[in-house]
Amino acid sequence: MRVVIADCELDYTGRGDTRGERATRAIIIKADGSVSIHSDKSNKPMNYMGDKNVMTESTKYIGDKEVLLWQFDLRRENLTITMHQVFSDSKFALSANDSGLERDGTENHLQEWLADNPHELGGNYELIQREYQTGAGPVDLLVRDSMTGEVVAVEVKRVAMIPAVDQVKRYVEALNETEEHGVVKGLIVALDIRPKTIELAEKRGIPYHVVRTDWKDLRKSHIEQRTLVA
Amino acid sequence: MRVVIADCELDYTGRGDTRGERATRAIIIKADGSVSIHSDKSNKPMNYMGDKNVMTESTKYIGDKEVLLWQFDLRRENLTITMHQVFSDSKFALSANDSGLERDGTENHLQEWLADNPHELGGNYELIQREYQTGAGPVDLLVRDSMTGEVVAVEVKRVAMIPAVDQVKRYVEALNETEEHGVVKGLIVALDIRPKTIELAEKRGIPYHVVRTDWKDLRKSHIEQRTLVA
DNA sequence: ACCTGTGTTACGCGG
DNA sequence: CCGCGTAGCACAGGT
Repeated sequence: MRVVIADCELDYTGRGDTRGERATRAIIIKADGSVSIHSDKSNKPMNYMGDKNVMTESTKYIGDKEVLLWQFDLRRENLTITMHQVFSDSKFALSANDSGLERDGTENHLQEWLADNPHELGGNYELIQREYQTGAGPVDLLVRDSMTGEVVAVEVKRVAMIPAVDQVKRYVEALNETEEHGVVKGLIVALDIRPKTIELAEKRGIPYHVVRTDWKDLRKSHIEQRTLVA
Repeated sequence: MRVVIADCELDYTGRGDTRGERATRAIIIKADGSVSIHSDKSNKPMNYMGDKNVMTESTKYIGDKEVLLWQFDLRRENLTITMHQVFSDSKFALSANDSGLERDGTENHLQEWLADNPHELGGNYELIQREYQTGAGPVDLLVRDSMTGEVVAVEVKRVAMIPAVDQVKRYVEALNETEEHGVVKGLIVALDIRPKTIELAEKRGIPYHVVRTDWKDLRKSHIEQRTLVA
């Protein structure tokens, strides 16, 4: 990892356009070629460019002063750094193959756990299939109500927001077009559902269920038990 | 900005949970207190914590070896870095008040320009109001068709994706509930509209219009002309 | 390569 | 302060 501290101007054109006036910033270039420019605030870089960019170094005269130009080009994007003054340029050796992060508590885990424990969906359900394909894309869980026999399309979210309601509607609509499962209903299952989303869900007649907060612990013991059996 | 290079383990719990096994990484602490941990790949930090966290330094024994613990705490989040070995610790002076980025070509600019040039919406329209409040949130542009007198709710997007279709539907639905503007129609106006989105828009009977690609230039001369007049 | 959906999304704006 | 919508969103996964 290379860290260059410089008084610089920033010009980006591509997906949008941005400009940064002269200031002293940190330019970080990583082993894979990705660049990011940081001010002394927030984690997010001011500008950046992905790992397959082509870097070009050149010089330009501003009046009678020669300045360094660093350009980074990708398909339809260009980032130009006008280097007025370089204060330092350091290289640091980091692990070449960092194994990365192991994640836990993702939406995928939640989905998995609910597939194994369909009674946690807030009713008496049994799993038909996970990631069931519909004409409008895959629905997270397709389940059957053990009492009524009714088929339900379940959309699982960590945080359910407005678009989730219409998403379920599209799945239900697509499933009802085939008539393969009788009259299919929708259901939103989430760790958190926002007020406006509840409002719309009620308007659209889509019920929802909030998952118990200790699901991560339950999932953990669920996995441990399974391992014990095996 | 402080850059610490260390062989470390990472443990985060909060919105999700992540773990990073031992590796040499860069720990960046900024003036505002925000922290981010970087591997030598990609712009995005592996772990991070916002600017209002509380940092605690302590030590712990692993077997008979004493290691440093860096903890960063925020409301419901905790990031713990187990520092096995510190290779370097550098401080860099960056501008204290970087003026930040000036953005151009944002959705807001596009909306503004379309409000000033409603004929660019792909028909003979005149502006009624920008950010018109409906019961389902503010619609980007409310316009009238000069020929038919029909009122149209316009959703402006840089890139229109599936949720945009339902978004327009909700606005149209809300506007038609009031009966204040007669029978209101919807319209999607975007720089780019995805195939699946077109498919759904057609299914839902929502027309769409793709904005000319040179709108940024047109906007620029539009602003210049305006300045000239003033 | 494009499209779709998730993310500890972050960030800014309005209430 | 929370809720909502945008972002040069990035990134992984499927087709």
